[in-house]
Amino acid sequence: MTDVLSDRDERPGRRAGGTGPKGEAISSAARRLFLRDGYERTSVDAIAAEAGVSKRTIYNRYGDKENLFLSVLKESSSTMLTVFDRIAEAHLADITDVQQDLTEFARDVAFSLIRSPERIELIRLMMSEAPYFPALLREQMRPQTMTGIISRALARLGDAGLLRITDPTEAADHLSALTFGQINNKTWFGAIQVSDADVDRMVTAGVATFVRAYRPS
Amino acid sequence: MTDVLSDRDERPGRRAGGTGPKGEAISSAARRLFLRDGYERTSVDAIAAEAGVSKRTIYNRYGDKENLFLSVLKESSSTMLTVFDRIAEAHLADITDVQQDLTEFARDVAFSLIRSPERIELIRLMMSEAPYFPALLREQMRPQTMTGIISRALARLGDAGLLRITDPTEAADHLSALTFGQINNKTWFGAIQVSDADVDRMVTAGVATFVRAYRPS
DNA sequence: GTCTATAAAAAGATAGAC
DNA sequence: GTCTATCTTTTTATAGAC
Repeated sequence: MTDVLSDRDERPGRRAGGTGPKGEAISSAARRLFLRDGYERTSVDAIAAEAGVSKRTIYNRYGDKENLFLSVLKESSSTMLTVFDRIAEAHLADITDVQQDLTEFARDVAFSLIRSPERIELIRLMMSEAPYFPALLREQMRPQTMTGIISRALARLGDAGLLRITDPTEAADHLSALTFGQINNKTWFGAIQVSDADVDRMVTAGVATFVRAYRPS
Repeated sequence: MTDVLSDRDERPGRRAGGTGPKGEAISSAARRLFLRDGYERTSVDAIAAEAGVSKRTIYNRYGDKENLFLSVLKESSSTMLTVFDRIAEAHLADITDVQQDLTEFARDVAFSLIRSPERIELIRLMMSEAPYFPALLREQMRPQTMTGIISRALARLGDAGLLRITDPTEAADHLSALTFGQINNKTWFGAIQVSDADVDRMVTAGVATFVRAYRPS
């Protein structure tokens, strides 16, 4: 899976929106509509109606539609990274059974993607709009936090002799491709629904293939 | 990689556009602009200007913007599947060295994706617009031709004892994920440029991991 | 079949009062 | 800070002549 999750560069004092009673309503409404309809199909009028505020309030707070959009994506991806981080910490901190623990980790992440519309839809939206908002691509260029977390865990497993890891980053890419990547492709990043059983099967098979390829000889 | 490539259901007599001198100019201009700017950001005025025809001609031929869009995507994905099929036929017909032949196959496909803007951009566009055009999702639901081609080749390798294949479709998904899937994720489906060397490295490593996981014991 | 001209609606952004 | 009302531009689609 790609690393759409980065929340550095947060300057707390300089933050637009989100403050005040109406701030939460605006960003929440914008998030719902942008994730559902995309950037161009979502009008500021619709966001104002959904949030129960006037359009002028939105422009006063955010300046223009583009800034509102980027602000919402930044907030959302920050939340998503936090969720991923917590799941990773719970499963990858100390591993006893490699295959079982990696499978449970990947399954938890996968279900957190599939079950909440706010997750996989966010990735789809960022990918769709990336060419038209260079700021999104700059975010993407940062040290890749999701791959980073996984690769550090795999490096530890390599040091412990539980896996044969020569390039931890490459191994993390392969594990991601065989699990989250498969799901993203199969669902068209959320456009097509898949059953929980399918997700479970894909994740289990993906981790099994990964472990077969990286087991110590 | 996902199977965005299907060209069945072609009813040659009933085809809109593409016929006549202006027909080619319209579909070609529409393809360029839709692939570059997406659906909503591309106006029919811009397509008419790019094609050198009047807007009325477009509406007479295609009815509305949506039909023009779907027609262009259908034509483009059909071309893309043909290209993929030819590459697969050239590399997978008879395989002697599994790792080398699979690597060359994946590399050829990958470069045909990366080098031509019409390829990977098409996948990105279809994925971006899929939720808003159910017809695109129905196309996607068809027997998956790309996975099908790969899985049949892998099944032959399994029968020949060169790989240990129990589920050919699953193996094909894993090979795709480790090669094309990795590239698509890394490039954000064409939004980010990668060097030829990076593509080569990813494909080589992906196939190596695949072969390690599926080699006969 | 092809063109010029136009209708009709939507959307981003702003003026000015409270 | 918030609201109603408005401006301006863009866009899809059509009318009607040649």
